Amino acid sequence: MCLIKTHWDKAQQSEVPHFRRTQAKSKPVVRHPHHRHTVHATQSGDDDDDDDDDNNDNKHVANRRDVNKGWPKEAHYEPIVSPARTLGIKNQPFPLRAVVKAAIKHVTGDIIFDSAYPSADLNNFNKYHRQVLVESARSLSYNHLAGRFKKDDELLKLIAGVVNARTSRIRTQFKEVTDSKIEGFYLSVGTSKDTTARLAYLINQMNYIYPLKQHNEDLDVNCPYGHPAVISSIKHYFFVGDRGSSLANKHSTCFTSSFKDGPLSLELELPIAMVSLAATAIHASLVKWDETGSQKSKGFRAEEYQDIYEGHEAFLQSLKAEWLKFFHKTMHALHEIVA
DNA sequence: CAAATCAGGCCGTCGGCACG
DNA sequence: CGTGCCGACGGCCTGATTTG
Repeated sequence: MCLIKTHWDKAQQSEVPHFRRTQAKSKPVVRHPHHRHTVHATQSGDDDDDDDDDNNDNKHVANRRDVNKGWPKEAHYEPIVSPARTLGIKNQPFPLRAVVKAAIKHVTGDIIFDSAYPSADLNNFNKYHRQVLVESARSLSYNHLAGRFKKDDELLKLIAGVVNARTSRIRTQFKEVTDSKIEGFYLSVGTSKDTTARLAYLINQMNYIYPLKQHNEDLDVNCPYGHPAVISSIKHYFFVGDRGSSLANKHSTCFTSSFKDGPLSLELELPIAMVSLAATAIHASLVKWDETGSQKSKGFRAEEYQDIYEGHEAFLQSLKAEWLKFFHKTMHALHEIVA
């Protein structure tokens, strides 16, 4: 993959906290007084790398020796340094960092296109991350590393934590977006009901996914997930990114149609997972809404809303199974609006 | 036109906090 | 007491803009 060779290279050369880096930098300081690494240093960078690893193999740090003992060099890693709770990515050897990067892209894609909660319970957590990491390592031809992920539960746990932090973060950030949409899209629109009753009404039977019909307050049940809060949240979080850096853009080739042939196959849809996540986050935002306007609690725990998520997922799946054309029309319309 | 510089925002990390 | 969540922050990547 292209991402490996450019900035990962540079990143690798840039910071290696507790090892000395090239002391005799022949390059004069061109820019800031900061330790801004010069752009081209490929050969010395490689040398650095080797030196570091060699130091590992010397008995400088007994710890490090232990965790990597018996594993091929490609599959080595740096253990956690004392106060930190998570494994520092930047300290890791290049192969591992590349694999983590690929794995993060993988899980991010899964959140959008497969399931936002791919690893809810513990069994699946390990199984899922193991599979992702092995695949990612293989895709980069780091077969030794792939082999280690299969066998080394300790390393798996550490890296799974790093990767999972990202999925957690995506959900959290997305819920921040939906939090900000509740007031304007659900509570400020003309109504005589008080807030509590309105919230109860919205949450009941997932009413929050339906937009209101024009000129009255009836739900338009022909437009599931057509509520502006759903649309706005998805657009805001997944599609609006500066300079094409939005998540949707990064995974733009993954959008498809339910129809494989014919003109309808060209009409892209939003994936079920993305829409379900949006609805679930809105659900959570509504549930935790406080009359004061602030959220009672920000929590968006995986297991806390998993059943809500699965409800939306099942609903969409059933639409797809029983009314494929309607499903396609709905999801395509959503895609048209946000993309 | 190429190279230097700018600026905005993403990303990794840290540590506090709440919850079971 | 471990673990997940969350705000904050600093470093740095990247497209845009300027400069010669």
